[in-house]
Amino acid sequence: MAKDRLPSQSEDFPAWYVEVVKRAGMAEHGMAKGTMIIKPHGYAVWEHIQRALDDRFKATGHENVYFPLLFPMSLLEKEAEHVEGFAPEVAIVTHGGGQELEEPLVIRPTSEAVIWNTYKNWIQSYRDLPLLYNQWCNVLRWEMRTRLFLRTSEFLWQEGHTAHSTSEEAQEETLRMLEVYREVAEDELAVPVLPGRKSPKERFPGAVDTYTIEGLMRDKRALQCGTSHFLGQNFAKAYDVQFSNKDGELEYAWATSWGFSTRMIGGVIMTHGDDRGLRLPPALAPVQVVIVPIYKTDEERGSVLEVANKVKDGLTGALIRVKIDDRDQHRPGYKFSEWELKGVPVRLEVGPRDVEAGQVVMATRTGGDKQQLAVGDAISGMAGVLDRIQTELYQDAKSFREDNTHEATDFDTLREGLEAESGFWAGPWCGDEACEKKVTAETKATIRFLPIEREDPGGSCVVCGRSGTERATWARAY
RNA sequence: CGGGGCGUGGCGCAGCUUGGUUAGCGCGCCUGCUUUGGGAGCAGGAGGCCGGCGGUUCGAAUCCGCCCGCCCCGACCA
Repeated sequence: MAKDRLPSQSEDFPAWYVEVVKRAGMAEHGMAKGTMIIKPHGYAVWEHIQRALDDRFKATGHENVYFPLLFPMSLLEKEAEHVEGFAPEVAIVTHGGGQELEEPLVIRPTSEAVIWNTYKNWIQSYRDLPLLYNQWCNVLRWEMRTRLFLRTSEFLWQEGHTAHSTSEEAQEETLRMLEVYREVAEDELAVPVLPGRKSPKERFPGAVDTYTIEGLMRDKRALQCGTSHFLGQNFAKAYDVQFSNKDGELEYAWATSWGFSTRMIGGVIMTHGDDRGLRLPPALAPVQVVIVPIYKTDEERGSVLEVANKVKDGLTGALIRVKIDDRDQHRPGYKFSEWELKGVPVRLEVGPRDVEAGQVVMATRTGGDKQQLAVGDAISGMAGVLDRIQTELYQDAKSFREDNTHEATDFDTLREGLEAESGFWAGPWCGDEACEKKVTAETKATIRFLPIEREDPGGSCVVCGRSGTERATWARAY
């Protein structure tokens, strides 16, 4: 059938990914290395993700702010671990207005520095706390190797930065936002994720604890889908942010930060996509239902489009995002393939035979045979169909993850398992970074997460055999 | 940073080894006709500083030098 097919996932997953991103009109490379042009179809997906997150941020009491792209180099240098972690990937502006600058400016790789240097002025009393702010922005991190959406030098994200009067409150905030991420990933993006805590080695520079939600892509590699950090008093101390408590004593503020980026668009593509292209969950799909009219004569065109418009109006009335593809220059078969490539969940075909029978033909992107439906039923039942597709995508991905999650009882099992096909491998770990590094050196896998609450792994370290203190989950990751 | 590849109409490529006068092909685009229920066919047409700079030569897409950029693999990466 189809000419001009995509590379298949099983033969060459990276080639499949790049092709699908480009051909589906999601994004293309920018003019400078590591930059990305996000096209309308890709940006519309991002807008739905933004809406899903932002609504929940507001519902949990947060407000949006905007901090500058540029700030003095010296600001970044105040938190030792932070600057050490980010120094290699920071871009520095040295010239402006045709002159060399007296003090170089950094382009933000993240905004803790500029924000905490400002919070210093906003926080004096416990009555000023908590500060629950978020910003939507771009950041820049010089990367050696880049991939569209998954790792680009410049990317879009949101970064939440909160300040609290107690450690407990900040820790609650950290986990509250992790839960928001989990909910958005699973309920909106239909990407099943596992929440967890990062090992010290994988922690955000400057954090006391980093939490993550991790997904498993169709090539059995893990993807960090969002992170939430408990920063303790590290940044308050570095930027001198103190407040008077109820007893009139000065205390350093407690901090969190949390981020979710355009990387997750890559996560959606790699979680749901198949050899025909994208499969977008209805909650995110810019177009949820596409109507393809089929006709030969002008007369047929008129009657077919009349029905198509009636269906469109009915669906629009039900708050469903619908589009009629009435382009004349393509035949129906071409349109079917193109909309499948773009991941539209439901396609309705309306031809002369359907007009006569008062019906439409429905095909869903999650498969099954085409169905014939009465026009009225297609309209009234569409919300249910979309819900079903949303659930199917989530359940398929969840089954896939479960089928590829394994228990490692000894080092050989872990090593051979990871070499053979990655997936998640869970097992006891002693907590020693040496053992962590040994696994990475031999298998390229990293510890993706530990349980949020430390739990007895019920066995000895799979690497060294000493008593286990953590239950670690390993995988090769993006 | 190391290894490899590539830069030629919008996209994908050929031509370069063995320099030669109108630089080809496919897709796409424009016009017309026929088509339209799984990626249409025919005919006509438009569109190119051959990545940049310099050199060799009567003559350079082609040979030489330098530079720029991108992609892939590795090292690296919250």
